[in-house]
Amino acid sequence: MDHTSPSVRVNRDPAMTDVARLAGVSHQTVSRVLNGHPNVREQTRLRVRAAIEQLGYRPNRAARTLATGKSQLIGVVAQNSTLFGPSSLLAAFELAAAAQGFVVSVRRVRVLDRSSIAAAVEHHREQRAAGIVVIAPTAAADAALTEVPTDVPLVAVDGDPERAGAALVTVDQEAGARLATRHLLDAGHETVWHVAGPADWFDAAGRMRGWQQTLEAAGAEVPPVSPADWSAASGYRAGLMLARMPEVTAVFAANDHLALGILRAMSERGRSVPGDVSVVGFDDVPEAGYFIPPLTTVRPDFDTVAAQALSLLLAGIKGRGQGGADRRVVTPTLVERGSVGPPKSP
Amino acid sequence: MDHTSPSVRVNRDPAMTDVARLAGVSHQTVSRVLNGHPNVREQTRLRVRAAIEQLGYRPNRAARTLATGKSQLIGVVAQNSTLFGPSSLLAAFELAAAAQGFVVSVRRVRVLDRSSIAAAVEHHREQRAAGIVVIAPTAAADAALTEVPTDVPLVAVDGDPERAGAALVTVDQEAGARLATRHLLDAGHETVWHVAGPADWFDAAGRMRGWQQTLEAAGAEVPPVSPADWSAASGYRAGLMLARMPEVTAVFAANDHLALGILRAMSERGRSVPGDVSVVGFDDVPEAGYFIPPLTTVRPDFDTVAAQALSLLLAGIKGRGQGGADRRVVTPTLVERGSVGPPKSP
DNA sequence: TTCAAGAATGTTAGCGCTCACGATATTCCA
DNA sequence: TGGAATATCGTGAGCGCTAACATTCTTGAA
Repeated sequence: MDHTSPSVRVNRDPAMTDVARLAGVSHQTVSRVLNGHPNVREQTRLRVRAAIEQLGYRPNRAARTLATGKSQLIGVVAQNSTLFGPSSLLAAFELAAAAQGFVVSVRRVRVLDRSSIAAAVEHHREQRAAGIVVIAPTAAADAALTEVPTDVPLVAVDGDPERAGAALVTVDQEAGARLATRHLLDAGHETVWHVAGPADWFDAAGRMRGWQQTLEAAGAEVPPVSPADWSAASGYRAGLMLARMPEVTAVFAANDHLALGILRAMSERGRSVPGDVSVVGFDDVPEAGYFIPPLTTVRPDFDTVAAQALSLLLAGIKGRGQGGADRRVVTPTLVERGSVGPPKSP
Repeated sequence: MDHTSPSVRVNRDPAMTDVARLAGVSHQTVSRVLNGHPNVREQTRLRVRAAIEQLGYRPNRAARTLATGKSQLIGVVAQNSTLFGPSSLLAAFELAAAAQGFVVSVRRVRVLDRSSIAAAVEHHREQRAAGIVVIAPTAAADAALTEVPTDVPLVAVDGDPERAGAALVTVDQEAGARLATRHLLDAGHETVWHVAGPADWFDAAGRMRGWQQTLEAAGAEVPPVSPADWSAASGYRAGLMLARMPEVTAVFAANDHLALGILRAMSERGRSVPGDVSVVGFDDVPEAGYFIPPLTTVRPDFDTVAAQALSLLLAGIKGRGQGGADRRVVTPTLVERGSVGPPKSP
């Protein structure tokens, strides 16, 4: 870099050798105290720490990464959405990873298609990420993962529950849906209608399966599902249809925003909730308790999902070579509020 | 590392020298084509590219960072929340930064106090981040920024609009509040009540100021404000109070979730919206259009805020040494829906 | 034809760290 | 008290890249 004037280097960040010189030891000893190596005399350890303090020395991560060949970086691939589930998951994961001393770098993709996901993963590989997490809630996203090289640990969150051969953390959508459906049935409803999320989402598919299973197990009629996306708008549209049919007395919505739209449609049509029709949602968004009426819903614990994903990833990072196909499932719980009641007696 | 067995290096990622050897050039020439340096013959450029392709070579960022002393990394400090504003901002920023070839690393902090922020910023400095963005919506967070060294470009988002001497992007909260208040006044209301956000948030303070100014300018009475946090729960509590007072016919809530709680309280108390009382929110969360009734609200454009923050940061990264005190303000707009009407004639 | 200017490429020396190993210093038990 | 075992510390090389300089190859005009 600079071969002539030493003055240029004056304003550079202090490096390990500077600390070493000041403490009167070798740079290697400084490295040892920094990394908590045992064989360092207490007295020199203190001298080194004092020198570090005095110089305001901070280790250069890039140099360490270069020397060791491994980084402390976890790459995350997520979709560009403000959906409650994904974003709480992300926040929880970042916090958990930071607590373990990892840096997390997020790469957002606009659409969850094969090539976008692949590019994002590739990006993280280029950064020499120690591990990669992909939030892959759709079939297309999950499919992209089958193609990526396996030399860096990768865990999928919300991926295909059926797929084998990769680390995966999911919430048990079916169990959640069973909880919701059963709750409605137990309240006395003959059957339960369902407003489903987008068909290519595993979450949506799982919730639908759980709903259908429960109905069938109970010998109840399985009414046609109302297709929707995750938005309140589509919930509203579905709700408008449902409100016209006097026989619908119970609705399980695939998420809370859908439920919000349904509530609104019911209200407009003069059908009271939970008097005329009961509604259950999924997600437990923070404001769900303040819908009109307060929404009974299913709550997946995103903190736990994040923690599991991290632990799976760390296992992969440490015990390289295997540990691939582990999977963790977290079971949601039912939060009872005010949107469910008994059916109106005819 | 390995002085004995060359076989260990067999499975290592290909490096620049490998590409160079295969292409029959020097590693420096490879570096040149990688960095788009002009003086490379087209023919050799192609040879190099072919070799890169063939080996599946990917440059090692850590090595580059070490050699150049600068990274392509932007550090972001954000609070650990799923509040709509901050998380949309974050998503928008990550997308914009990625488009410019930057990696963004997010550090969440549990509380927005001085030491947490300082630690998070320090963390990014340790990573040799090229620039840092801090989402600093409270006084404490903003105060922490005055202490950080200025050798790496830093831009605050949502920071203290009054503070001088630092790059800052904010949305014009006062203007938004004026829009909302004026809209309510124009509908014929004598005055407008306000449910405010947490006092230590600049957003909340600004919205309150804008509301108060508008009232004063119009010669309207300035009623006492109802203090709240950002949650629907606290909006509900405030709404319960407001619902008891027949003279309140118009409420400006500091955000949409607060408004949701208010809507719920009004509904419970039998006061119709917008028949008896009109409500305006702030944020335009995606589901605001499906509240009961659909919420008229103020929409800040987070994409623009993110874009401005990035452009400010890049300016700081490029034109080192100055460019400090620039600031950008983005003005929100009013979204009219169904929660505002004329006051009931007495 | 010739030689200087510029284009194209190569060579060398670090960036700041860790790893492997060698060199001392210290300890402990026979 | 001696020397092997152990603790403590230092030395040298190299991680993969870029900056600066050196060198060779092309041009084009005298």
